[in-house]
Amino acid sequence: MISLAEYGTLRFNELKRNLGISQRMLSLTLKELERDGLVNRTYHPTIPPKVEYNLTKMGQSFREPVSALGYWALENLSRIDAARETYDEASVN
Amino acid sequence: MISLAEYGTLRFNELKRNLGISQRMLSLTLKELERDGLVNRTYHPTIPPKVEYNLTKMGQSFREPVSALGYWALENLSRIDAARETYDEASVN
DNA sequence: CCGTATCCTAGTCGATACTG
DNA sequence: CAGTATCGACTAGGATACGG
Repeated sequence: MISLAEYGTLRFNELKRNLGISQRMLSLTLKELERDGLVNRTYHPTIPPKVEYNLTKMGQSFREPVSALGYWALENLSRIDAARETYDEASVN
Repeated sequence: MISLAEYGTLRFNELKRNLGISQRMLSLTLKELERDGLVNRTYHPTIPPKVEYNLTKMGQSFREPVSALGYWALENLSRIDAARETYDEASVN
C-alpha cells in the first residue's frame, strides 16, 4: 500500500488513486485532517498546479494507536469470522 | 464511568443509563458485539427478566488498542483544538 | 425488564459536471 | 492537476409505541 506513512509525501491524485475513495471525500477528509493539524498541505503554484501532502508530527504519532488497532484487527479477524458463523448458525432456528 | 470493563457484568438498563444511547442502538450494538464474539450475553428467565452482559476474552483484548487510542486523544485534544483555531483564523479571509 | 417494529430526520458518500 | 458544486441514494440513529 502506498501511503503517507511510507512515502512521506504524496500528491492529491496519487492519494486518490491509492485509496479507493472519491475525489470529493478525499478533498473533504484532507481538509479536515489539515485543520486538525494531522496533515500538512503544501501548494506549489506551478502550471499545472501541484499540491503535496504529508503527515505532521502529530499525524505520525496518531499512526501508533491506529496501527495497534489495525494489528489487533488482523490478528482477530479469523476469530471474529468464526464467532459470526457460530452465532448465525445458532440463529437459524 | 460505569462500564463493562470496570464492572465486569452489567444489565441492559444499567448500560443504557450510563451510555447516553437510545434503547434501539444499544440493542443493535450489543447484538453485533455478541455476534462478533466481543460480548457475552446471559439471559435469566426470571420475572421480570434479567439479562447480563460482559466482555469476552476477545472483548477484553480489544480494549487495549482502543484504550491506547483514547489516551492519544486525551493527550492531543488541546493540540488539535489549537490547530483548529489557527486554521480557522487563517481561513477568515 | 428487555427487547422489536415503525417512522422520520440528518448526515455520509459516490457520481457527475464544472473551474482556475 | 486539484479541487468545488450539486444531486441523489443510502444509512445511522433517535423517538415512539408495542409485546413477552
